Amino acid sequence: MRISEAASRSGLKIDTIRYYEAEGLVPNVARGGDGQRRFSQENIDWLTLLYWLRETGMPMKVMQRFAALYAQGDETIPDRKEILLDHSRRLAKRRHDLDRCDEILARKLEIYEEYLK
Amino acid sequence: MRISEAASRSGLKIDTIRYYEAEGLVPNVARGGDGQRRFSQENIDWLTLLYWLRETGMPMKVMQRFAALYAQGDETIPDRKEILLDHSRRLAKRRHDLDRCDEILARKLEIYEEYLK
DNA sequence: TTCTTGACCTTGAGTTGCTCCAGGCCGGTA
DNA sequence: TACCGGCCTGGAGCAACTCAAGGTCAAGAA
Repeated sequence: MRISEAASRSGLKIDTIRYYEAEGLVPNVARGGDGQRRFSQENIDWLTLLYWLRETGMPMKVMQRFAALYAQGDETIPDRKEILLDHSRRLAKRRHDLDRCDEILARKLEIYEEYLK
Repeated sequence: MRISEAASRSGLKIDTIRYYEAEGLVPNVARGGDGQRRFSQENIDWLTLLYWLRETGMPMKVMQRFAALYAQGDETIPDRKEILLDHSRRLAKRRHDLDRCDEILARKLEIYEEYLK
């Protein structure tokens, strides 16, 4: 697969994929004889995972560490598991923040309604 | 109130408050005779709202517009209401993203477990 | 066959939204 | 009077993209 398809499948932009690769977040991207990137299904799955991790606020440093472990093979699975569990805990915190903000917005909107009445 | 107290009450850092003020996000910050900022309760409430809007991903441009309307007085309440409703819709989208990511993480962790067994 | 188009490449600059630091002022305390 | 903490400003640094310039190459149209 070429980069445009990798982008549309993973959700990341083309520029972002190139940037991530340069930063070591995407191991094993092959190149065709023309020098262009070729993405395997495994690459796409990995990019998709990165997309969701980014979308939910994982910092690049963590992704870098995660990618480095991934590149090292299966014996790093316990470490990777730790990272994902950790992120999952962050998601819970974020959900809590959303709830809190919802409350605040609801209260504010109530005040506006009161004023507009 | 001085800036350190404004920071601890709103959740924003001191530097962030100064930055926000410089960018026009915080109308009507008074100064004492010594040139130092004095924050009213209204300022604090406003900063706290900004804290939650930022925390949940509102871009600065939107906050800027929101602040400009706020500074113009009560007749802009309908516009401000629109902005908050809009943001509230974004929060729903974000919650959906969190759910989606949770699923993906759960699936990934399952695969890891399978491997570690 | 030459020309154009489109997708890709690299390098480097620009943007957003903070965050931190240097250097300076001022009021209170030892 | 010397020091301290908290405040000030201006400007540099940073994270994570995002975009623009300039170039290559394959494929199809004229």
